[in-house]
Amino acid sequence: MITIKDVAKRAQVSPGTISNVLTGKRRVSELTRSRVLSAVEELGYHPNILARSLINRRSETIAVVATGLEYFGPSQTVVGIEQESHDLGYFLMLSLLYQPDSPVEMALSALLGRRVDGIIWAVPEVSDNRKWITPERLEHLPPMVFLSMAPRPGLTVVAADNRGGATQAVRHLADTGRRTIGVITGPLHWWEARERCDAWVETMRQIGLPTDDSLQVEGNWSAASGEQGLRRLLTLRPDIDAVFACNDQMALGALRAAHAAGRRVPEDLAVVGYDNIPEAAYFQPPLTTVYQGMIEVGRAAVRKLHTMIEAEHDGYAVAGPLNTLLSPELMIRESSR
Amino acid sequence: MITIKDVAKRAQVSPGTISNVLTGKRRVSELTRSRVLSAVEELGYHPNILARSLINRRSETIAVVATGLEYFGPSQTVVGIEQESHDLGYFLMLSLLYQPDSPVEMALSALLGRRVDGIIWAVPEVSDNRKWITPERLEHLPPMVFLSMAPRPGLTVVAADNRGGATQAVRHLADTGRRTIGVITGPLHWWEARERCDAWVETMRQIGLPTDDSLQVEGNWSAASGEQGLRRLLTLRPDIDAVFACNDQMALGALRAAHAAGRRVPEDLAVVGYDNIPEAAYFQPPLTTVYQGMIEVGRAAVRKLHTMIEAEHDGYAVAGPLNTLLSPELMIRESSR
DNA sequence: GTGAAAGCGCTAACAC
DNA sequence: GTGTTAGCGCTTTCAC
Repeated sequence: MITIKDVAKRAQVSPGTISNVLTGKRRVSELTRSRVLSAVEELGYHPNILARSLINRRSETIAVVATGLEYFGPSQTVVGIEQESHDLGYFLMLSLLYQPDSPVEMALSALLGRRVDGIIWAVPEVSDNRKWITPERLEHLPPMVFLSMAPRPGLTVVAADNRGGATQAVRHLADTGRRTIGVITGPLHWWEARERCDAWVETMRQIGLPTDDSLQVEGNWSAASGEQGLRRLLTLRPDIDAVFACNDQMALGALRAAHAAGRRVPEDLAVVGYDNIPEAAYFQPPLTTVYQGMIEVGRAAVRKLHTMIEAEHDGYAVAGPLNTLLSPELMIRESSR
Repeated sequence: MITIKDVAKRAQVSPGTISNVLTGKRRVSELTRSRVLSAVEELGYHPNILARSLINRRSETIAVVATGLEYFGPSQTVVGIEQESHDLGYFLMLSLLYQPDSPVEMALSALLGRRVDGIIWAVPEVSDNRKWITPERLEHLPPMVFLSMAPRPGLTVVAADNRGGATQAVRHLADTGRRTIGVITGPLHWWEARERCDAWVETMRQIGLPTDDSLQVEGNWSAASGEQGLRRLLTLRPDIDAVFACNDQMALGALRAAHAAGRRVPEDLAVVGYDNIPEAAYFQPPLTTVYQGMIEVGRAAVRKLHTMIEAEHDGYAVAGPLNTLLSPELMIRESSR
């Protein structure tokens, strides 16, 4: 492996000068500069970032701890995080948890050993999987940004506005004349699922529509649970004329159950989903759904983290709001017209 | 930040002893051992892996260069890679390309600076996006494993068997009595798309079925192109009684086009897809498709890379086959019954 | 503008 | 078994 000394020898200058040329932190004469650059080129030299980090106390690396990468939302989020990290000059370390509520200790300790400059927790809040975060704990940890969780004092949170998205969905159904609007929720120990469900309740009340228990079933994000969910709703409330499924997979299952029960969508039953997976526009019928813009959530998280890292490094407090909430957009298609 | 010296002072031993305890490479007496461990615990010490790497000449990190993470196959692959990396004790560096044919120089050079122990190229082979790989180039690069590309002397390749999967799909259609079997291919400058298409041609010929140009249209993996593709096939060949769409999104588009044209699936037209995305089982009707097992492809790639890294480190040549081909499995559902 | 030397946090010889 | 020391590859004073 080529080191800075090899290059120094070749260019007939000292290692310090090589460093000055490459980091650009100090002036170097044009002559030596070009000599150094061509030596670098000829030898195929790549400065060892690890050695540099040791001195700078910055690894130029951020970590993302994520889960459920096989789903659309999470993978979009990671894409956004990678893009922005790249743009800001960070390397990205990827660490996956099997479940949102897997213990974090091992992953965290590995990342600390790696001296990552910051961490993005792209793990949804589920049950009490955030209880490890205490003020004392935070003291000894690098800057962190949390995604998809309830705002909490002392934490920086970036999320899509689940309430806002769900509200748009329900309002749209009411606006198109639906009166008996059911909901198939995600697992209610997930924060995002609860937010969407709460927004359904609240919006229905505001409009003056019923929110009986018989209009509400809990799914587990899977198409199977959506199918089962709508079947159940149809039994409990044969008069139902619309259903808000809290993700597109469950909406897909609901579409199937509606078909099987002989209910035409949208004539007899309107269906709205959540997420806007690419396939949604090709469901039978094309699905009305909520586009969350998770790529932008990921990007925003990295930008936020970057300002925190810079602030810590320069020793001043971070300015600006601690929480960022991105507005989703309703995509209206056949399933609710 | 706590360093090894802080721990040494606290435990009243030398830094070397701390290292011996933590790396376990040399015997340490039970007494000092426990003293050290509790000092580590009390101070919350995390050894600086970067400093360690500097000496060991091993970063304990591998990189994955990927693209298209928003699609099911690629994200599954990355999940598999992460799992196996974790199991083998590697950190995972994630680097995404915007397109499979984006230039690799920048990404590569960044990874070299990082001294990653190996690289997995989870980027599908497209056009000539592999032409940068030359024997001389490989000399100066760390061990690498390539995914989803044609085997090539000197390279280690891990892939799912695209020909095998496509052959199963076509045979299945023929076995169920279909005679005029069309194909909607992926973009033919993709290696995987070409493999599946070639297998269609070959299998059809073996069975003695026609492979006219009119039975073949090229899509771009999207549902829209699948819809358009089937529309075109139906115009060219009204007698068509089956179609093999080379991924599930295009199959979904085809399903829609069939519906619009009044062709019943599977009675009038059988449809088979590829990938087995989770939604496929809930299409109308449920889609017959090919399960590739990309998680296992990712895992196999990391295991392979690991043996190469170990071999290089210990200075002997790698044993075992250079290429690994994993067998996919046909999932038969309503769309082809 | 450039060189010499110290040191980032750790491990590995080498002593004892 | 444990301490001492050199040095991994780089940046950064401090001289000149």
